[in-house]
Amino acid sequence: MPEANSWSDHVQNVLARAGLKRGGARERVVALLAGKPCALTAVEIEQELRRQGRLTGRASIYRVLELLVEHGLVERVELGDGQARFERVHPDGAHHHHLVCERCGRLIAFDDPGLERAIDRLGERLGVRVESHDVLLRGACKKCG
Amino acid sequence: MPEANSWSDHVQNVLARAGLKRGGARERVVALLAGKPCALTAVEIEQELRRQGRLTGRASIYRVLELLVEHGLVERVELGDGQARFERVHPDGAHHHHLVCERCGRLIAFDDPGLERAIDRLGERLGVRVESHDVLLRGACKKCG
DNA sequence: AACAGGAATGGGAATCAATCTCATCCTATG
DNA sequence: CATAGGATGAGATTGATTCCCATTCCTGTT
Repeated sequence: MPEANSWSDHVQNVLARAGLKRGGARERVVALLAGKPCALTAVEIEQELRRQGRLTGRASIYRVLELLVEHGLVERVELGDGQARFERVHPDGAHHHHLVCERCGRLIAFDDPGLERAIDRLGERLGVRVESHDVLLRGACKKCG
Repeated sequence: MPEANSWSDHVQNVLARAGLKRGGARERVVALLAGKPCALTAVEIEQELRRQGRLTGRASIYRVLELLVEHGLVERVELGDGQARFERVHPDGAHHHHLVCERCGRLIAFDDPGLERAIDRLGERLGVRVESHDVLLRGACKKCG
């Protein structure tokens, strides 16, 4: 069992520690996300679960995702195409950003200390407290470029 | 006549050069955007025009905005709240990014060469061609921080 | 200046993601 | 094992955006 499991476990721990009860919908969504490191839309999650014969209400899926995001277990990724995507966040994983390949549509994750540093300095220069930031690059990935 | 006018003129030139005809809806939207440097949603544009007694069809507003974005005359700004915002782009203006104040909701524009440099280097490091990028900071602005 | 062909417009229907409602089900606990 | 309250789900609803298409408006050409 690869790290996927450790993420599932981590989710269980965090939610249990928060005093929440368990439930089928949550377990199904978490199990699905655990096996897919890439970002999925809520609709994709619903369809994939249906395909697996694990019917899950739309409202529950959105509720679960919102909960996971609130607890920092899942990251919401917006690509500007009118639907949010969700991907698991590793407890020990550095936060990262994405490049959308405009040819193949692939989403490539990356992290870059230089970028983070630039943003920190920027916050100081502007005199604002930056609590979070999103960076989205668009271009051509290695294969398509 | 401040720069607002030069932007309107620039829009007219670009669209005329593209062989497009003129039309009322377009002129109304451009006139409105010319006077508002801040980012407006399509719905806000529709309401503002109605308030001015310059009724304009929803479809036309979206069509005009799409056209202006295609021609690089207007920038689409996504804050992740489920609606796109639009603001004019100056022909000579450096491109910029935004900070959303999570207290007052204000949108603050800024530019930062250090950030741009970091992104350029990042593209090289990753070996990808970065064609465009978006950066969105969330935090507290000077007044609220 | 009338014409023609193609753009532009706008009202309303249609989409589509996301949210809300609320009755019912299930979990963890005493 | 009874129970209080969290969790679930089907369907209705919202809200932005897009689609459809008949009508109106521009503009280069007679």
